[in-house]
Amino acid sequence: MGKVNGGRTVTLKDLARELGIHPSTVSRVLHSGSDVAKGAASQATAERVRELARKRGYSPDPQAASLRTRQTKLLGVIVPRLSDLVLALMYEGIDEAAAEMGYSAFVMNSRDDPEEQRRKIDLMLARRVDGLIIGDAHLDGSLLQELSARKVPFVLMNRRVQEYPSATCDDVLGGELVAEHLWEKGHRRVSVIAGEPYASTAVDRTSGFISRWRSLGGQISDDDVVWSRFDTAGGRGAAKGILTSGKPHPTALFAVNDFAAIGAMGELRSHGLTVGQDVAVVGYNDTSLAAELPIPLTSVHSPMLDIGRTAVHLIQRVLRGEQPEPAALKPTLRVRESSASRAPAEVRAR
Amino acid sequence: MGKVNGGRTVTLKDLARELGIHPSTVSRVLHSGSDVAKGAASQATAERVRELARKRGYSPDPQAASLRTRQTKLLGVIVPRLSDLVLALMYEGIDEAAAEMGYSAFVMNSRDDPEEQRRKIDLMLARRVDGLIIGDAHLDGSLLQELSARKVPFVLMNRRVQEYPSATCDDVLGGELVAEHLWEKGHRRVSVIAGEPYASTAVDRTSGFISRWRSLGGQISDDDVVWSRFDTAGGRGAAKGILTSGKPHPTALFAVNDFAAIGAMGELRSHGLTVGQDVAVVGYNDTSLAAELPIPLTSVHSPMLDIGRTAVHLIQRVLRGEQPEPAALKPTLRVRESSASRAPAEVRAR
DNA sequence: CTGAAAGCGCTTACAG
DNA sequence: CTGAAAGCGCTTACAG
Repeated sequence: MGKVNGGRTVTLKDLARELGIHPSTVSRVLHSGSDVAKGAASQATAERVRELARKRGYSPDPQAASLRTRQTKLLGVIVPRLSDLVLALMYEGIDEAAAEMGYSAFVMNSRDDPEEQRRKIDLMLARRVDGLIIGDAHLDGSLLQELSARKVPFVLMNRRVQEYPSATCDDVLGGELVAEHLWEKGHRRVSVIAGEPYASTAVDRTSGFISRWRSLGGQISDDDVVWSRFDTAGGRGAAKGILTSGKPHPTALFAVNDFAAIGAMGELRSHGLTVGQDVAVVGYNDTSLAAELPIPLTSVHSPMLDIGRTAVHLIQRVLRGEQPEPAALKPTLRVRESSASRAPAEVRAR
Repeated sequence: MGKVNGGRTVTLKDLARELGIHPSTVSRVLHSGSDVAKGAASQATAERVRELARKRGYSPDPQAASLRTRQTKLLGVIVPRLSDLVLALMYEGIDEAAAEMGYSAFVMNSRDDPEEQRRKIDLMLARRVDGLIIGDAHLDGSLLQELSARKVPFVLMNRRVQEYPSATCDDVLGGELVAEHLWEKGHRRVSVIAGEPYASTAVDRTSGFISRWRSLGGQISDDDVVWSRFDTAGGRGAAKGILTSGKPHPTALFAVNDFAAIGAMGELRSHGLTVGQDVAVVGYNDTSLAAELPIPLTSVHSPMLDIGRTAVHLIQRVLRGEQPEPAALKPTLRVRESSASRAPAEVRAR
């Protein structure tokens, strides 16, 4: 461990004094490539400087540096909630990648509340972050437009909006994978628990599913798509609506989120239906729980860590003045017991 | 939203120039109590300053301020993993409380790896955080001692070590509550899935359980306590060990963590045992899943948000030079189906 | 190759 | 009540 020995932190000036040279020389050396002196000083001086810096455990004061360079090397991250496993994992990716590039990341929760999003962004900006990674973008609203107009550097993560730079899972593809899987298993009557309509994750997964389903020859109407909250309660409520609609129940349910899927599974059970037997269930995100449930849940695996890492790379490019294309990382389907068997015969028979 | 209008951020000097007064006067006003001028300037000047500051959306540069004040208003938080629901929720509490007091929090993962803990602490210190909230303290190791010696201000959260300031759940009490509950339900043969021995959470919950169990007249030997990882795989493995030990299986299992409990439930099922019927299971933390499982899990509810908030209050006191006592917040038991029925008769009969 | 100065935006005694 | 200066720790042209 470095510095803070005895309370006093060692500064550039301390090193210079001890070496009998000018602080600017020390600074120059410490900023030149780590082996060559690179015109910053003589080979000999450079070595003495680096040697002493190591010995004294010198670490530059980032606050002071940023005052001059006008860069804080700070990244602000906004997520709906950090206690959402999906966002927590993406944040781990951010944190790793940021550290590798000499950046530090801040994270704050917005609870998907537009006012809170603005408040948190203001806090981040007041802290003078170099850029923002926004993990809670809404398809509606004018926030992103305003940020653009104000030239605040940002990228989206997890959810995308139009052509703003973003790092997401290819959610359309994810939805398609589920459609193909359920179709192959012989299902013909399906419902979608679609999530929140303001989130591209929900919209894309749903539309990917529907368009692929139809292209396979399947039928699905608006009634078969239920928008809901992303949590277990939301999934439970949506499933209840589907099961009590008066129509024959679907033989398969696609919930665009594992938590919603778990809620739906609970509701199916309450109606005396066996998951994986009477009704197939598929979730999304492949959170660590999915595989551990009593009836393991089929789920679309999304590369969450990589999405976080990608977001950091994109924001770097934005900071360099580029306009990177949205990046959509490929998901894969993890088939488990909740949807492994073929559809009930009565249905296949039709 | 404030500042960053057109790229240029408004500074103290800008305000002063526009008002035709000295920057120091502006600074003084902005630091005096929000209504009275408080000797900083005349009532009239103060009003003009505040008015313009609001109008221009002035927000002081914290980097510049910290350079003078030698305080960054930054808090460093280290956790094993943010994707652990328990820590994520505690962090939400930290974030809230920190914001209320004008602080911002950084969080980093250590994966409970001693080397990584040191590395992350160094990164935090290099960023010049005012203090540290350590959520991954190990009972062994010399890290805390070293931090103390170096006079780095810190408090522990979630896990405690000796008399260092800490904000935790009262885990001993939590263990006792479980012992009482299982005893009352008529269980006499119990096992504990005890978690990691380096974590006070594991040790305290286990020891609270054991001592209360014995004080009630119960018998429990070292063989009945299995140390394990905190995750589902750990719980599963521990349960397997218990069920294949050759002894008659216990009628109740206390896992010191919900995830370990879920793993154990899976293993019980694999052995043809019905949770809540043949074997009671109790977890710890009452994570959002517990209540949503097909067989809802009895769990000790720990006030995670409050623990995070308390950690912030404690670090503030440490920063003021005080030495606050460890704070242990009270848990409550949430009884659910996994342990709601009485112990199997054969056992009660003994 | 190295020194010296200026300045980033702020705060805080110190005068008057 | 208000101004002026100094300085926090750093970086970066500019000389020489």
